[in-house]
Amino acid sequence: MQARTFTEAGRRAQIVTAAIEVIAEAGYAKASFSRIAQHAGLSSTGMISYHFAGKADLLTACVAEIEQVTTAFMGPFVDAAEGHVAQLRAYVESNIALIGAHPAAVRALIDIVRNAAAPSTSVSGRRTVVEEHFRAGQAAGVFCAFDVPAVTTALLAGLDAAVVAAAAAEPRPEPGELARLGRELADLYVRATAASPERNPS
Amino acid sequence: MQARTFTEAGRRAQIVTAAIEVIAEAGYAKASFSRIAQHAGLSSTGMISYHFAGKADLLTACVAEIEQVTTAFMGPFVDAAEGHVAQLRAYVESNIALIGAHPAAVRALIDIVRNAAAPSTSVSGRRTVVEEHFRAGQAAGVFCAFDVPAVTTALLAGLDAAVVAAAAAEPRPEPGELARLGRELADLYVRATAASPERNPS
Amino acid sequence: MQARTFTEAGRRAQIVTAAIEVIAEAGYAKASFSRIAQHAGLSSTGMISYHFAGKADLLTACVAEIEQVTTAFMGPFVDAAEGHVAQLRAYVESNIALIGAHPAAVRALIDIVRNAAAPSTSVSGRRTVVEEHFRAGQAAGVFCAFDVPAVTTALLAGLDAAVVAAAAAEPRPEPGELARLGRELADLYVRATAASPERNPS
Amino acid sequence: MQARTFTEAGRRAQIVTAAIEVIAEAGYAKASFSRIAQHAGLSSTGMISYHFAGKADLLTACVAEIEQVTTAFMGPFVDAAEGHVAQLRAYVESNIALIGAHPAAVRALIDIVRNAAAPSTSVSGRRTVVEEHFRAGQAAGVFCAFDVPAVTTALLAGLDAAVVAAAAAEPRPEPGELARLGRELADLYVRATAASPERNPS
DNA sequence: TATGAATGAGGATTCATTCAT
DNA sequence: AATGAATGAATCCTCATTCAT
Repeated sequence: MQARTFTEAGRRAQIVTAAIEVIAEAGYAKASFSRIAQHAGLSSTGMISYHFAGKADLLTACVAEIEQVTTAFMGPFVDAAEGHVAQLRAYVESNIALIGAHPAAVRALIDIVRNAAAPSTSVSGRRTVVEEHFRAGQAAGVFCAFDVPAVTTALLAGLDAAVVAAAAAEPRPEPGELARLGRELADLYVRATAASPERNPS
Repeated sequence: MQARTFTEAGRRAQIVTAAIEVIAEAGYAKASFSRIAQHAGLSSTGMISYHFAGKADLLTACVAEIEQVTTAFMGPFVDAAEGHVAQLRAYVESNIALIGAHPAAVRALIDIVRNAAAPSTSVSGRRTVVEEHFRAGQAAGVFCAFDVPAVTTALLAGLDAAVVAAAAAEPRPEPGELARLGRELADLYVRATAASPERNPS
Repeated sequence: MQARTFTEAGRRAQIVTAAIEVIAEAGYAKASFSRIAQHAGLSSTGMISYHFAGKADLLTACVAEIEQVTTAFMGPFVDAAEGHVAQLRAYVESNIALIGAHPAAVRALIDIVRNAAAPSTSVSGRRTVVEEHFRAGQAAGVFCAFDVPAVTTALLAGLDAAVVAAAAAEPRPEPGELARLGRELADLYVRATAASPERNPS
Repeated sequence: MQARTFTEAGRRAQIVTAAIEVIAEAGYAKASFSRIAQHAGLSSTGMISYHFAGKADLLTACVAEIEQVTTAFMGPFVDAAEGHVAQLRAYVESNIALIGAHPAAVRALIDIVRNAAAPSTSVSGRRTVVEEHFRAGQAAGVFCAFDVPAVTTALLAGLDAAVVAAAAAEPRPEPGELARLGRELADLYVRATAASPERNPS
């Protein structure tokens, strides 16, 4: 489970990086060991099997890596925001901004989660965090009354889809365009969930 | 592209039906010709290759079939509604209700769209219809000002995700539960898009 | 499980024959699909996978084929013998004679049985037949009192080993030499099991 | 071939022990370097390749080790017996008793001998010893006239098979049961080979 | 003396597609 | 219009062995 030596860790990281890029570019279904090895500059697929117990192991490592990158990027924005509504807005906006920083990671994560058989812990963890955020906000009276699980599903999926669409757009959207898109979606999500006083997000 | 004889059309329909069911049950990645042929009661995969130019052709036919089923089911609900907001609500609610009527079709469509390389015409058609609906509603002053493409992406994807989640739920959700979920999501989407007076959709 | 068409049956038979020969010549461990396909004159291993559900299926078919050949050859000899002791003798002698008729089958069967995970029904069937033969002979007073399971194991394994040794001998033993060997082993087994009056098998 | 230093010898012994246990438990076919290294607590297979010239070399070392254990155990019993018949009996009985003392060694040896390409010297040495014992006994008139090579093959193989069956039996046979089995087989082999006066070994 | 990284051939199997019948 | 046999590339994975450190 844990890398022991420097080279071991390095190789694993190299392979994970290559895998993420391949998944982002060619899609989950086309991300075979051959393609990943080729992308990583490795001469054989045996290399990958040597460092990872199997395809599932590699994908798990990819998800873990992306999760780390994602939380490292988004965390500060969310933490800096004050109030449930502002945090929701920060979550949405920083998720969109993430595209500019780590485009491959964003696309790959969503593709893996979609196709992987067993939903990973980290992914269901994201759901839980958002759901609890909504419940706390409802208790505080800043979110209106809605079915938390259903709305969470719809909002996260919608956000993912917007992220994918933006990440896949050619040419790559400029930072300014991303910022505008982030604000637009944050407005949308705030309108959809906020209690009446928040209606006009000045 | 077009069926020539009755048997030809019959065979194609039989295979398409089997393919939709296999995709719905086993997932896109596992929907091989073998599995589809087996599910259709055919003894060889050659049969499928004989009637379809390739896998892409079969998937296209599946999407077309599902689109037809979907439109036939949802169309009347949307047409019966009066006003842009009510139509949006009807669209969302009937889409959820569709799960009860054609669960396999719903799951299969979303899986195909996700995984297929080129987005089919019918799918981009759905986008266009919704986008124009939003634009018309904005012009009529019943929808607030928002970035139509971005919001369309987020809302359709969120709706798809909610549909998938409901369609995949075990045990199968009861009709009453589906109706409640439909209303919940319709409320959400109306809150997110409607101009101020619509805020309380009582 | 059952071949349906002529060509299907023919191919299966061809592959089974090739597999038996490869196992006999190269041994169980070296009997890969590649080698078998090559020996059968097939261009790819996919051919074999097309006709057999897996390696276990192929091996099962090999065992069945060999069993059929074996019983077809040995059965008449054993049936023609009268009395338990004479039948034991006929069993041993015809088993040795089988080497001359089907050398590959003999070697392959023993190799498969040795290495296969689950002992096939037919093989345990052989044991049962011999054990019951011994018990009946003991009841009739023509075999002396001995531990039937232990002795059956020892005698069958010893016979197999002698068969393998003779089948593997280079140059191939002549028919006359095989007949002599058969008599020798039959004498040995009769001495080991017969009640006193049978001591000198004149 | 020969160990040079203490650590070298220690490592080789450690690996040989692990290999014997793996072969005994998982079978010859599954006894890969990986598995053996894992069983020995080594982190890589390179260790094994470093100490042994190849897989054949390792197997040879295993056979040698087992032979030594076997001879050390059985030798005293055979030597203590007086007369050719009694020695044959001691050989058979102590071979069965060996199962209780070194079960892994017994199972491994037979598996290696079966599967190894070239019969090792030590194994053919066992044959020679037994053959000469039979010839001497025939000359002394205590064994009846039989084809020594053929009978040796059949008897040794039968004994091996009985040993394997007993060693593989679950639950492990008790010492008393092993002793009974040893006597039973010794009786069988004596009946099969002894001259007339020995017929009743009471 | 030891090690872990790397190699590349070979393992069984599944796949979409082609073709003669 | 239909079929089933055949193909061969591609899948993931394991293997014994080599090599630089």
